Amino acid sequence: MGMATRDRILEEAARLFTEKGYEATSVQDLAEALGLSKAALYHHFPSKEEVLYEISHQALEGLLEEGKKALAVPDPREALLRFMEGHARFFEENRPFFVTMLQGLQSLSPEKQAPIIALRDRYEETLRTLLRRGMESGVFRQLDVALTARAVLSLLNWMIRWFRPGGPLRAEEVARFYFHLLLRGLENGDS
Amino acid sequence: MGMATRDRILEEAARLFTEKGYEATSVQDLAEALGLSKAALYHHFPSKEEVLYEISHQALEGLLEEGKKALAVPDPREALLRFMEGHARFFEENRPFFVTMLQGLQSLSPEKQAPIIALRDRYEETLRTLLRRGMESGVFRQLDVALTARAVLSLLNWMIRWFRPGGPLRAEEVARFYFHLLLRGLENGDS
DNA sequence: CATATTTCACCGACCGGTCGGTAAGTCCAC
DNA sequence: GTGGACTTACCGACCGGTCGGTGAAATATG
Repeated sequence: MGMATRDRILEEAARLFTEKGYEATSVQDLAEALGLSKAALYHHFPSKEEVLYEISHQALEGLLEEGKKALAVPDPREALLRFMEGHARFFEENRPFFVTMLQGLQSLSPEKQAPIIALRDRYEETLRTLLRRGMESGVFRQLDVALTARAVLSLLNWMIRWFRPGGPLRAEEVARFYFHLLLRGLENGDS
Repeated sequence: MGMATRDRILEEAARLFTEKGYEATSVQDLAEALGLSKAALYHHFPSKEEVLYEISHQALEGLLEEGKKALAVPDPREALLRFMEGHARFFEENRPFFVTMLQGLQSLSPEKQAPIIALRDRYEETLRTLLRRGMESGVFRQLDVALTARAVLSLLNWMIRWFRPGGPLRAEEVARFYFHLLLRGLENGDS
């Protein structure tokens, strides 16, 4: 007995939404890819939008869990590294869900968008807390926390636009590179 | 005599594509926003895709020009700052074109996508050249050039996802913040 | 244990509406 | 009177979503 149909639908939908985009993927496309009728999909989900919502929700729940792990690490440097690695790992291991969540946000109606945004904000707040600690303890420089957090997430999230599995680097390795770049800076200490 | 109709179409299309996405914007929507008939649009453009292509092309041409200016600056630090500021300024001043170009890439057919990607690669190569110079002259640390360039562009490009005109900061100021963050790093030099 | 009943997962056919795109003609400036 | 800018009227294909119905498995009933 394979995976429950409902989960199969989510998996395949995430794959297609990632590949072609939410709007460009028809319910017919999805049904055919699953070997189901269109009506069968509507037995499991009330609308196409609900499928997108569910995928986004699951992705953010997973991310938040990763974020909490990083928050438990006492050393700020170590915690930031863990956060970034965790984010990258989650991205690589759940690429369709992750990408669909990030790309699909603006395709959701305001009502369904709001709870997703709330989750995302909670996640971002985790990172800010982590950075704030580091700055208060003197490990990090005193910087605009919100903008610094945005910088970290920009680096990681933009990976959805260029990172392809099977390349020379794992997503986690890219995250480590970004971490060291951010931490020590680009400038040479010699001069 | 106002703006040529063709240009008005591009402006309005870029606005709508940015706001709702390319796929979610119908030719009908565009025609109504312009006060024209749908058929009139097809007098100026052979297809909806061609409108997207033209917008993307113009955006990248403008960006490339900015990039060349930065490349002319001899000091690597100064050049990188100029590159990042120029990118951010172009984004802010041409937001609809810029955003449409970045978001719409995957909506183009492979044939129309290829020349756009080629332009984008030329732009990225400009940044890489600039970074390579800095590393060779010892101003910057020896790092993976391709990945470092990606980091810079990730920071700047992700702004399309959160930056809204009218906020407390100008895009150029954000770029300066990112520049200093990247250059000196997050870590406190004291400890 | 056999049988009646309900539930579940699913189907083919179809709904009104919208999609990108087109054909043929009108208007108007030069 | 010719050519560009634009119109109305229309096309077939496809959109998200719904309909009544079907066979099989689970559940309740004697």
